Amino acid sequence: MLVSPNPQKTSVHATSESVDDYLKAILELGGSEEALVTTNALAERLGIRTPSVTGMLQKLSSERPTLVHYEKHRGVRLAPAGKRRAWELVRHHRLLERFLHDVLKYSWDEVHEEAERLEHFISERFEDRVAAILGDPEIDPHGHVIPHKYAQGMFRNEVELARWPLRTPATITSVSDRNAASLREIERLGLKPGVTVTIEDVNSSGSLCVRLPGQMDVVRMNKNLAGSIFVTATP
Amino acid sequence: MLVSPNPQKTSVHATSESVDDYLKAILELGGSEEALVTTNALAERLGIRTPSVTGMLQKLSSERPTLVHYEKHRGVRLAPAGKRRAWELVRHHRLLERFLHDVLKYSWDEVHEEAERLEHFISERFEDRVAAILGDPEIDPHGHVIPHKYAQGMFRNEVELARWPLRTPATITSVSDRNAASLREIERLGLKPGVTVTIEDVNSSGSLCVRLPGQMDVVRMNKNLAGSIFVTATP
DNA sequence: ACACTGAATTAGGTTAGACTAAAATATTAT
DNA sequence: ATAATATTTTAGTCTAACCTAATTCAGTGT
Ligand SMILES: [Mn+2]
Ligand SMILES: [Mn+2]
Ligand SMILES: [Mn+2]
Ligand SMILES: [Mn+2]
Repeated sequence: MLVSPNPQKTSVHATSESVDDYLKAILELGGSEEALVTTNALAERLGIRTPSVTGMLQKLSSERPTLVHYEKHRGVRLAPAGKRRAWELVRHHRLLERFLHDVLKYSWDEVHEEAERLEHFISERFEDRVAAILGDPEIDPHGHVIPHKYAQGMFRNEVELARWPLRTPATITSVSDRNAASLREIERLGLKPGVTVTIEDVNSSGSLCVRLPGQMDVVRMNKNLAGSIFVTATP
Repeated sequence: MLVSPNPQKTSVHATSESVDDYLKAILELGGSEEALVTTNALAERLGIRTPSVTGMLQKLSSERPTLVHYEKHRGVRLAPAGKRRAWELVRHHRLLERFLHDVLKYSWDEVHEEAERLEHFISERFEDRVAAILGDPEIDPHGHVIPHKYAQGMFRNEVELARWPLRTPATITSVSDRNAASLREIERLGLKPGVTVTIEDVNSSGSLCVRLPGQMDVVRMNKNLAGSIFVTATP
């Protein structure tokens, strides 16, 4: 008996974990302007070598219907099918983070790694049920917007705290989830999304003095940490 | 910068999804006596060809520390490390089924497929937190015993309803989770684990007439369905 | 003891996705 | 405009896990 693959399953998830990772990286590196993403940037982000990236982009861009548009020596951007899958993965990731945090009591520095793995493997049903028991949450534990189902997500207008002007109040919109140690440090300093901060001073090596509302003393943080905190103008 | 793999992660989950599937199949086909499992039986169960099985068994049995003991032309059985991983997968699977059913409101014919996929990818933390919010459940939705963490599981003393003697009350201990359509039929007939049944009659083609307590009429089921219901003597 | 048959293994091939080393191309600096 | 440098691609390998076709082996019946 030949086992014929479930066509539903195949159509829902025709992409491998590896292809998924490329698509999500292209989405995130391309940003809101959907800029061409370079081979180098992808290799760096994915932790693999550039020839592997070139090979994958050639393969992906030669398949029909194609997931990406690739221009040799120039870069790659998502085609419609690739963009759909990438945003779906972002939704899976952020819903999973919310779920792991709220239901399974993970701390906010623990959720990313698990979500990064599971986002590839959950079914549509799992996604829908998790969204339902959470009451269709809008925001993940790090302040990132959870895109709606089947919808293209949006990039928030936010900028690294490291590039915010001095003495101008800013509200934290999100923090990068990619480094657990940074997250623990950020939490220790009381810098959750929603908190308003003012940069008092930047010293020569780039480290910041930041004032929080209703706090006596300012907090100090290095450039690196200030690069993983994102803010907008306080309304 | 070379990315060195997280040693914890590696030691916890050094097995691929494919190897996982072999280990679980060897566990289940070997049964409580840990009988040698044949190449054919594995190929059949896993839906792959026999030469692929031979190749995998040769590879697995030549690695140190070995997951399986393989005797050419005779069969394969689990080595200690393989048995540990296989029981861990069984625990993951059954906990996930319980979780999907109780928390995410999956029906009992929907849980198996999702658990079969996710069992390979959840972390120890996920396993522990799910067990905690469920209150360390003992039994999965199909009546299977959930093994304790790090513990070797047990095979229950149960037998297919299809081989139970006539007119002797039997209590359903579990039902096979591998066929969703059968599960829906079993549910329709009111045959949950815990229910006591008596076989009134077996007709020539092997189909059964089964009486349930406190029910007027008997239910009819074919041989196939009676082979996916497991029972023990009613105390 | 020997032929038959079914099960298992060997031999050789494919695909996905990674790697290194070398070559080609693009960008930047003189 | 040309040379130096950085980026990208090509060429050739490797491993995991599957496949088909051909061969070998083990158990059975005469
Ligand atoms: Mn989805
Ligand atoms: Mn996040
Ligand atoms: Mn585990
Ligand atoms: Mn089950």
